[in-house]
Amino acid sequence: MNRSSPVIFIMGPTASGKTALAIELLKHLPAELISVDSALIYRGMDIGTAKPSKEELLQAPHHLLDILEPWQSYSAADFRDDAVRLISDIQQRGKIPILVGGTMLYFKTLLDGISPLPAADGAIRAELETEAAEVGWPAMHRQLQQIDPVAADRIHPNDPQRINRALEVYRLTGSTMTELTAQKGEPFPYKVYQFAIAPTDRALLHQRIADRFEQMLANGFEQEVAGLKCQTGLHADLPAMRCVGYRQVWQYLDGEFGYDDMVAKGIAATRQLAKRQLTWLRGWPDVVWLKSEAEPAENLQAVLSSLS
RNA sequence: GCCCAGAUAGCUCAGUCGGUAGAGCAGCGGAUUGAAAAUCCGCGUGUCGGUGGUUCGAUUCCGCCUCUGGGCA
Repeated sequence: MNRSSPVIFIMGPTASGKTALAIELLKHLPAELISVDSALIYRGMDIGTAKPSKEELLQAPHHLLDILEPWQSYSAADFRDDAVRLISDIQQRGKIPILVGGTMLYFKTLLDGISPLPAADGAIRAELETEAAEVGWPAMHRQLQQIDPVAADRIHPNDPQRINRALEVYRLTGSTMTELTAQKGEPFPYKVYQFAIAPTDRALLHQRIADRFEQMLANGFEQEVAGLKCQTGLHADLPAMRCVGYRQVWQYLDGEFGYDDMVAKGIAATRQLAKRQLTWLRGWPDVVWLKSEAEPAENLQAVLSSLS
């Protein structure tokens, strides 16, 4: 509604201190928090996602937390719909929406809008998977080459997920992805203040990631995954079960490798996630950088002074 | 103490019939439109354990030394 009222983004790689900063901000601003995180949406996935604790949530409630069961799926478009609605609601209450999280595609989708593509279709995806299992993904890529050479040129023959999606879009609508994405989405209509927080030193980020993973295990992460594993309807191919950490613990519980390997692989997967998040952020326009290792008061001040 | 097998990239290991070496993982960089904590792409100089010797040339062959496994005492 109020297009001149501000919206704040707090972005950053995993284990950089986003939650702590957001909670600090909430003490000093009339605001509400919206989580921008594709893993925190799941109920029952608390330890391995580093979900804010009960106590933290009591003083700093987050929207878009625990909104789905682990067998369900969510999307960037779903996020955009939810976030747009929440931002409007929060502003109507006279408050500032603070969007905090590390799912950079969600931030991107919110800022740039999204083209009118069809939603995912489980049946079509399964059909394409079956075909691919027979002929292989390079052959599927050749098929895409026939119908949408522009997309095929952009998508690598080894990228099953994107080949699948491009073919899915065509089978669902009869239009190619290239045609549909020519129509751009609606850009973000609000005044936005964007902050990114990360350790200055990569080694420090790696240390924080390793320490946090060990802490998760000490807090019962393995038991959490074991519980999910015997829940009916849950399997290793679900988006939720492919989350960093959950996948590795699941494989360990399946006996694919030993405990020490699981720890090493889980930590490595988290580092790789952080690296991809930083790739998004590097060159991200209009972002003010904060340091994870700075005093909370210092970062708080930096944010408050940027707002005025 | 003796015998055997190892010692090569951050890790696990391959290889060079003598011409200074390459895989997987890790790491680093990049892409990213309804799965995104996903899915992909690109990047390999490292006293080839140390030291002498043979050789035009040694990481490769030989000697000695050090360390690590295993065996015999």
